[in-house]
Amino acid sequence: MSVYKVANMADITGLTPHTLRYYEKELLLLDVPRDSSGHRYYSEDHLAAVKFISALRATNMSIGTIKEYISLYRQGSNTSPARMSILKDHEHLVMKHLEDVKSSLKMIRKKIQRYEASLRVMP
Amino acid sequence: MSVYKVANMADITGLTPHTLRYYEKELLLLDVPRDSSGHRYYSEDHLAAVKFISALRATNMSIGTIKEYISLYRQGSNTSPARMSILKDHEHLVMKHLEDVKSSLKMIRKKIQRYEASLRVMP
DNA sequence: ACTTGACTTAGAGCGTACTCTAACACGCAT
DNA sequence: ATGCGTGTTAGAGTACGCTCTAAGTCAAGT
Repeated sequence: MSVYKVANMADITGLTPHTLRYYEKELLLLDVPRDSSGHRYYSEDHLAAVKFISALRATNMSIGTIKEYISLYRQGSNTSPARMSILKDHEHLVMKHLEDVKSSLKMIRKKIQRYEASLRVMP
Repeated sequence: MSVYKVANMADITGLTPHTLRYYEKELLLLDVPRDSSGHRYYSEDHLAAVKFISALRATNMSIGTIKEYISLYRQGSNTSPARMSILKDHEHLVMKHLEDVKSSLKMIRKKIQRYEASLRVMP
């Protein structure tokens, strides 16, 4: 298969049709064509784009920043350095986030261990 | 030092006084005493509690779940198993989240590498 | 011909976690 | 005594990212 209806995309990506249309309205998805009755159909390229957008969202990039990235993409290949810079900045934020979460997780595990110790003594 | 005013707590924890009062209103913080003019003062125990709550929030535990955890705490030491279970469930969610973020980060890094490759060839 | 189901739109509504406002109170320094 | 800084409250407002509603269109199956 190489073109998808909105429900197919939803199944594959785990997003809802509502969210896919919302992304399009917010200009995260460009040039989604329509069939004769006005229904969207998506290509493999759209699918790859949605998957990439999902990776950005899963790492908490805001819709606004993704929009900015896509807008640069739309402006042509001379914006590559700017787009790369957005991604690199984001990479650093994500690494920082991973460290934060790991250190919070350590704290939570310590607490769990204290529960385990106290329940061993006095269960 | 061993007691803190709201602004001290804010400085130490990185939260705002507004947020500290909000946490108290939401019953995440219990029994914050007041001085003669009605101003809150916090103990080391409160500080430790806020730090722990911040670790839970940093790992995206909802205010509602934290409230539930604190409510169990308030109900006495026989709720320890239930509290531990909340933390263990959360630990698994956080581990899952870390895996998700790492795999999204890999995808983002691949994209960055493609930008780097293309800018090496055609800068 | 009619129902069903999948789609369309603009725009409203929602959940979460803050974040701020407005009006007021207190204690200390000028 | 007056102003300033820091605190108090209830409740309103905000930002974000969806999520849903209502009314309608279309194509295919019975």
